[in-house]
Amino acid sequence: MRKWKIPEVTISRLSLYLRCLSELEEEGVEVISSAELGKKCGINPAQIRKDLAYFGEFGTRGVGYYVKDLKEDLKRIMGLDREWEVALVGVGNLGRALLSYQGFKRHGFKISVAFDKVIDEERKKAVPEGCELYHASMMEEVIRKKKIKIAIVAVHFSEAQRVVDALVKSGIKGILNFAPVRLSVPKGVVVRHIDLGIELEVLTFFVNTKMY
Amino acid sequence: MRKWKIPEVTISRLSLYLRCLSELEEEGVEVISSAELGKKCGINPAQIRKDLAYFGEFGTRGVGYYVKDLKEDLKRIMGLDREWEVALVGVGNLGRALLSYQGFKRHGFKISVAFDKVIDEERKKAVPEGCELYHASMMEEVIRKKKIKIAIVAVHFSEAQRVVDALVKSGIKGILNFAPVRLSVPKGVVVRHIDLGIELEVLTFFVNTKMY
DNA sequence: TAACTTTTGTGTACACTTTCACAAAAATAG
DNA sequence: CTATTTTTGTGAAAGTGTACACAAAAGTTA
Ligand SMILES: NC(=O)c1ccc[n+]([C@@H]2O[C@H](COP(=O)([O-])OP(=O)(O)OC[C@H]3O[C@@H](n4cnc5c(N)ncnc54)[C@H](O)[C@@H]3O)[C@@H](O)[C@H]2O)c1
Ligand SMILES: NC(=O)c1ccc[n+]([C@@H]2O[C@H](COP(=O)([O-])OP(=O)(O)OC[C@H]3O[C@@H](n4cnc5c(N)ncnc54)[C@H](O)[C@@H]3O)[C@@H](O)[C@H]2O)c1
Repeated sequence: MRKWKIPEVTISRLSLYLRCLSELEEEGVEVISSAELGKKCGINPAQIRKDLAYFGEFGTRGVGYYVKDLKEDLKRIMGLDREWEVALVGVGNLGRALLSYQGFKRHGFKISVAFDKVIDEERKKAVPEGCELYHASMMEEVIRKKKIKIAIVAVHFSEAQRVVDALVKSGIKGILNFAPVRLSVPKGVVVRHIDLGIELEVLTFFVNTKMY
Repeated sequence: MRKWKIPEVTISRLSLYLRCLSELEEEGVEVISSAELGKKCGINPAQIRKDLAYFGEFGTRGVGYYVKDLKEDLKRIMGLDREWEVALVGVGNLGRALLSYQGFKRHGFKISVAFDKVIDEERKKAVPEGCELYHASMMEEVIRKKKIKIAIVAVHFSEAQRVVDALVKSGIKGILNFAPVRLSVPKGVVVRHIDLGIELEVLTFFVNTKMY
């Protein structure tokens, strides 16, 4: 689709810029320079301009960027100019926290369906309005029918690869994984890992060595 | 303590190697080459050797690495040869999930104290055996007394910086932050961000552009 | 219209990370 | 004891991302 390789960090910074721009818009700021934006989100101004340059020219020399315009451009670039339905697999402790999190809506995401291999009262209660709970055996059918492309995996690590294989078969293209295992997926499917164990251990290293 | 600059990615890979080594030990594997370990955890063998080389020589040429020894060496290097007490701030949806997570123990971490500005029955019930719940106003006193160095922040984003300032004053040196804000901390304090909004948006970009 | 100011967009240099490739070391076989 | 095999540890090359620095563009002032 695009001719060259855009680094993944660039994309995550775009997301960061987007958040800053939303804040600026709420504050009533209409125009911002890369220098000011950089200060606000802790990124080098040249880096911001380089990141944007992957996608085109969005600023006005001598002026800066129009907050509203840049925000809309970034949303379009990232595919965030529409709502995305998300599937959640695993309505355990973590899954329930995710279901009750209101912040996703603000980003344009909606967990519209949840799956678990156990369906009990506790889990039914955890599922909010506008989200349906199904038994894990229904995964492929439901996801396929709803054409959902993004899923969150919050099952025990021993089940994660099995679940992911099923998700991929169902047409899922992006997976946010909380289980502490490296998952294998075919080309064309993106996985991002949230690994709290590793995060805590990295912190420990730096705290322990008392440097920096 | 050590002369150099070790990249943060190296540290997170060490943590990954550690996890693989634990699995290998359970499987009864006694010796492993960088090639095999690399295949197991999806890292280039030369990378593994380079990562280890920051800290010394751990292998035997022509043989490989003794699983048990390397595991112990890595634990020592990362400061994981002892238990770490962790403080949790914010016993909301996410905080409760973290409190009930059994996986931290396996890594040698223990959430031994939790704080919230609201203390009610629901929150009291969420706190397991071996963990104490205090009002947020007690934070500095309790953390100082217990000499806790690592904290997890799971409060609303509007409170996060305030909480972090208090944590730093209490002697906390490492912070795992779930609130969607860039935190400012003095030198000597390490912060790692878990930002689910950004993670989902990055996924969306790749899914949306249908490339990789 | 011309001089001046501001800030972008980008070529280039720099820094950091990963991978390659091979000598050195250790074990094993003859 | 020497040759052979294996696999580490590491210098150098390749690759990738970041930051600098400045010409080009747009606006502003006179
Ligand atoms: N809870 C946390 O704070 C936390 C922190 C870090 C990592 N994690 C990881 O997140 C994952 C979930 O953690 P948790 O604490 O919610 O665990 P949990 O045991 O409370 O919940 C897991 C849920 O997944 C369901 N499940 C299991 N296999 C399934 C399958 N094949 N299909 C559908 N549903 C299935 C279970 O019925 C259960 O409801 C684990 O991999 C864990 O390591 C959790
Ligand atoms: N729940 C999720 O799945 C999820 C996902 C992504 C990010 N987050 C982020 O994690 C944070 C917590 O999310 P949540 O869903 O648990 O929110 P929540 O509102 O359920 O819980 C927040 C808790 O923090 C407490 N709190 C607020 N200010 C405090 C203070 N100054 N000192 C001590 N305690 C205080 C509140 O009383 C409440 O119990 C938020 O910043 C949120 O953006 C949560």
